Amino acid sequence: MATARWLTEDEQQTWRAFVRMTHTVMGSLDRQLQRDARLPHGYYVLLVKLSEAPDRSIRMTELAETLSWSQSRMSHAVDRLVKDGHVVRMPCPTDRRGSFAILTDAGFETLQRAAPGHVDEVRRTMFDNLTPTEQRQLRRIAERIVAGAAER
Amino acid sequence: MATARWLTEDEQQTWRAFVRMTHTVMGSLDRQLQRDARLPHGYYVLLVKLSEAPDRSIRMTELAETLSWSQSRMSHAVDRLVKDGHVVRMPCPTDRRGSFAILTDAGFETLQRAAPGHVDEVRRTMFDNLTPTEQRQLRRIAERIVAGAAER
DNA sequence: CCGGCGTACTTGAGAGTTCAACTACTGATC
DNA sequence: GATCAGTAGTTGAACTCTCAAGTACGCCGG
Repeated sequence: MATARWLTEDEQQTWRAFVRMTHTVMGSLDRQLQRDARLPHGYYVLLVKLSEAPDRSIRMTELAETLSWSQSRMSHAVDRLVKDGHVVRMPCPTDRRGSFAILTDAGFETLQRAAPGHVDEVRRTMFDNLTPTEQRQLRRIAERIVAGAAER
Repeated sequence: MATARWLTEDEQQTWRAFVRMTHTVMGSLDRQLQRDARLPHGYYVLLVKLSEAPDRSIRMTELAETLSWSQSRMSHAVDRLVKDGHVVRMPCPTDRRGSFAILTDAGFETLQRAAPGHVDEVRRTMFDNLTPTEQRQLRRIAERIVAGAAER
């Protein structure tokens, strides 16, 4: 449990900058989507996934796995989205335990209205601050970290 | 509001990798700290800040600004930390509106117990997956993004 | 010395997330 | 076809965070 591998001054700085970056970026994004579409960022991504799926519908479990969400979180989230009319549930015909989440037309419209502002915000907080080289570097770094976590 | 500056395929990939990375890293960290010290990452950082301050005490407002937290969030957080015995409040002698948060010995011990595991987790999820060059790149990128958001 | 504006918090309600049950169904085994 | 471990999803409580008010005090101009 205990360790001697403390962080160097340089790693410390990198780490703190990283944390500040994630809070900065994710914070602006959440605020923007909340303001313009009354959606947390995660819910926006959820709707995007549904919009990209055949018939705009995905099984709850598959959706949860895709987003790396717990089933509970997914269930609560879909509850809320159903209340708002963005999604409907449909029982799975072949497995009576299962159910599909389906994006409604209203949900799709919300998505279309929210998308431009969202993209703008992503640009402003990320890409406008990076050179093409830095962007490539960031992508590579992000992919390596995700891959590193996956193999465990 | 609407825009024509859509994301290129490449930017899209970078963006999604970035989001996955932040969730991966912050998720593991939160889980580790929750498991080992019953603290969310933010509360851990809060305690660290206090531990680094003279007399282990900081004014509420200053603490909130340092962490970019709202005063409300800080107030709720300190409530919780007081309940757990990690922190005490002390009214400011020179300004009767104000108050200090002070790290207790128990809080300091919690921090000391949590730190090694936390550092290990940071290593495993981040630095072990990055070359020294990539680490430098990440730091620069993070600093640019934070700076970009600051000037607005 | 007294309004009145700003500052330093606190409070309470609402929303999202997690965790630990719990229900209902499937699929394999005997 | 009865049993029983595993799968799909829901539920409720506890916790954190946000947002909007609210309280209490400092500081100033008249």
